[in-house]
Amino acid sequence: MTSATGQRGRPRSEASRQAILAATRDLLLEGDYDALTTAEIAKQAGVGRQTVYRWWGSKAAVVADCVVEGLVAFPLETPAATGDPAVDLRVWLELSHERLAAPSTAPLVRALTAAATTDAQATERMAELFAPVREAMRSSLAAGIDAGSIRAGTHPDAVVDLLVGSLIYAVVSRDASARDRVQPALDVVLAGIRL
Amino acid sequence: MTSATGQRGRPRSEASRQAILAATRDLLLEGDYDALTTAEIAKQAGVGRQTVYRWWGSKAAVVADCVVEGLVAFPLETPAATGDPAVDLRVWLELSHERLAAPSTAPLVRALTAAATTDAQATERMAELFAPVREAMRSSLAAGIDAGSIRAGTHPDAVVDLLVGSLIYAVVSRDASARDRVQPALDVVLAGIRL
Amino acid sequence: MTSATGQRGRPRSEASRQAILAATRDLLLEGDYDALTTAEIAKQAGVGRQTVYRWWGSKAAVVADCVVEGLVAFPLETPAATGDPAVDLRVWLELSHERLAAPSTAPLVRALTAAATTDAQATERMAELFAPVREAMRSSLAAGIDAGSIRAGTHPDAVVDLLVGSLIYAVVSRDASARDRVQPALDVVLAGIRL
Amino acid sequence: MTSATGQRGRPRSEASRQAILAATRDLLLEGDYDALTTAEIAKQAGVGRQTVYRWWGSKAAVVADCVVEGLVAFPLETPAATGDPAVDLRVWLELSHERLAAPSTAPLVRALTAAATTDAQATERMAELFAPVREAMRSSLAAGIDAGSIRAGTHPDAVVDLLVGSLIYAVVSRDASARDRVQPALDVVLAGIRL
DNA sequence: GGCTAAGCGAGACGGTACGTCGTGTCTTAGA
DNA sequence: TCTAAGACACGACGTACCGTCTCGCTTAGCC
Repeated sequence: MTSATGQRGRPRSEASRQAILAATRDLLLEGDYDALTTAEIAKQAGVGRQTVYRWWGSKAAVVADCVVEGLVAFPLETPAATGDPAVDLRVWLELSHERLAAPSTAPLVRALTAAATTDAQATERMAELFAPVREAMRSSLAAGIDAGSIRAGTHPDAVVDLLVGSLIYAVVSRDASARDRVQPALDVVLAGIRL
Repeated sequence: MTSATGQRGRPRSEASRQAILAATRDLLLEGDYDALTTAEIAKQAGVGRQTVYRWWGSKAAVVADCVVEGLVAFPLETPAATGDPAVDLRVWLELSHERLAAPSTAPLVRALTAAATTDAQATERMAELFAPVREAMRSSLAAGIDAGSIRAGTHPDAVVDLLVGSLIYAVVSRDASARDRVQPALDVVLAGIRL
Repeated sequence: MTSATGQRGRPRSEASRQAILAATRDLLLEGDYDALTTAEIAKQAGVGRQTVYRWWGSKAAVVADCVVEGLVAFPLETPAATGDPAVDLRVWLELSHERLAAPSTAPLVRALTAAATTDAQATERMAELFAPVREAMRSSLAAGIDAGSIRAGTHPDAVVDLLVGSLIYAVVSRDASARDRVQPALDVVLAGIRL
Repeated sequence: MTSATGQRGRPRSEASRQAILAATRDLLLEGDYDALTTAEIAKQAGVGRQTVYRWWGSKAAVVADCVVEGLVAFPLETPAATGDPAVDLRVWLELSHERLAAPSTAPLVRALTAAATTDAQATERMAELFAPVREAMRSSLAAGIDAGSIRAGTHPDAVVDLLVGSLIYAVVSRDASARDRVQPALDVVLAGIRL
């Protein structure tokens, strides 16, 4: 009996897949999202151009996957739930801002944002990316409410919207001075959710 | 005495300029930022393709100008300074969100965002766009502090970052549910700045 | 043993090449050399515009190739070497003039001439085109000299210059009356080379 | 006193007209016919671009006029009629070839030829250019026939076709070796028309 | 070991948009 | 009303990318 599920032919090269994602990341560090080309990706990855399309089907999809894969070590940490949300948020936001706005990652964020404006798949990936943050925020705030430090009824996703939104806005707008407004902004939010 | 420095040659056609911006707006309402082409803009505007490049130099620049010009009636109102910042902010944010997320304007916002990730000129325009908002926020909060309703030391730009960031993030991510989080988010911010 | 130097990648499409040359010929029959556009060539050939540039690099080069290729059945016969150069030349010139000046080929000749004034590659092609004529003329005259009918020392290329030059001049200048001067001109040349 | 028939407004500037022709000539000495642009002509002539079109209407027309005007001293001499056509032709052809093929004038000849392939006006100008040559040839040959040195019935225009054709062909094809074939070619023609 | 099948690097294919350039017309201010 | 200047609508140019296709070759599972 012939195997039912056994794939025939040469198996896909995981090495090629990794190389493509790595090349995409490297190229995004050098240029804009739309200065990125599949030809360059393929060349830098030492891969045929068709191989890119075999796996992803579009430039935006590669970028989105590239970010999500963790291959780029996308530095959006999830807040811890230490019981004190004030600490959780401060640690998380500080870290996230530092990393997202870093010269080596800001281009990736901008690329993902650009991809998300056009490509539905990229938009979804972006949402997936923040899902764990939303979840962690829920836990952290719940712990805070239990501990009596956070006002009951605080909407965790609203807090995420505010902080993540301002984060991305700062990166996209390339506003260097936004760095100095992270603390004040967080202060406002913390004051707003404190009991 | 007649001007010695009078401009020579045929003057720039204001009609063409308007037509180009209007065509850009109309086309963005129909499709994505990168489905937009200079050829289509020129054709729809009844203008030569060179005329676009003569004055803007790139698609991104046209889009940015298109938004900023007010020709598109960009619906980002500036907060009033009624003396009660809580009212100012609520009115402004409600209005802004409603308009930015409207089907007829969301594509423009996404296009501007996409343009800003690539084009420095567009990025700058984006900043210009929010400058009046920042200024009005300063006035409003100052009035609130004077009236004793707002905590002294509140950083107006941090508040703008939070609210504008979350606004844009909602529009770019096409997250319909974000609409329901506008009120909770604002509640957090208002609670955070209240004395 | 398999070839080590086997070509890689998709091979060039001979069909496209033929289609481009055929389209060029057809379009030249309808209009002037500079009414010809690469876009029209590509469209009529059912080919991408880049494919034209991949192989030729310019309109002039395509035209030159088109003529030389024989795809256009360029009707410049080579003189035979019957032993009687008078007959050889008369037959050849009569035939050549008839064909070059024909409504279906004159535009091609004019186009090649126009191309040659600008494009070095086209100029070279033009020379290649007449190389066999020069060679045949050499044989024919040599046979005539052996047979004692032609003056020794007659310069074959000079004869070609005279006849080919007047041929092309007639076609380029669109001088219909030039047709009637072919015989008299040939009579002069024949009388000039006869022993 | 105001003229009755006098044209109104500023009279046309003959200086501008001359400057345009001179600029055209100078530019053609530097580059190909289709590297020539009206903008460059106007700039070099210190003239508005419209002024070119007011007088000529097209680039080809300017080139043709430029040649015919004698402004460029198009060096196609007319054969003298000394009574000995052999001398007449040799002097004329030698001089004409030397001048037409000179580095400073060959581009003009190529330009005129290129213009003639497309522009009817230029074609006609080209014919006009050779009309005096044809006329002089008629006189010279008639004198030769009278003197008994030339065969009666020799067709003057056929002779012109042969010599002018080979001249232009040599220039267009940029064939340097053609220089060495002028004498042999003329020898053939002279032998062909001698009684 | 031979066969079949799929992935591989390479690169040409048909398309489409780009940004530049040139043409011929039109519109200013000034002579 | 002609001039120089220069913007205008139009459209061809040559380049760059896209996503697909077609080569010869490689790498696997199955007979």
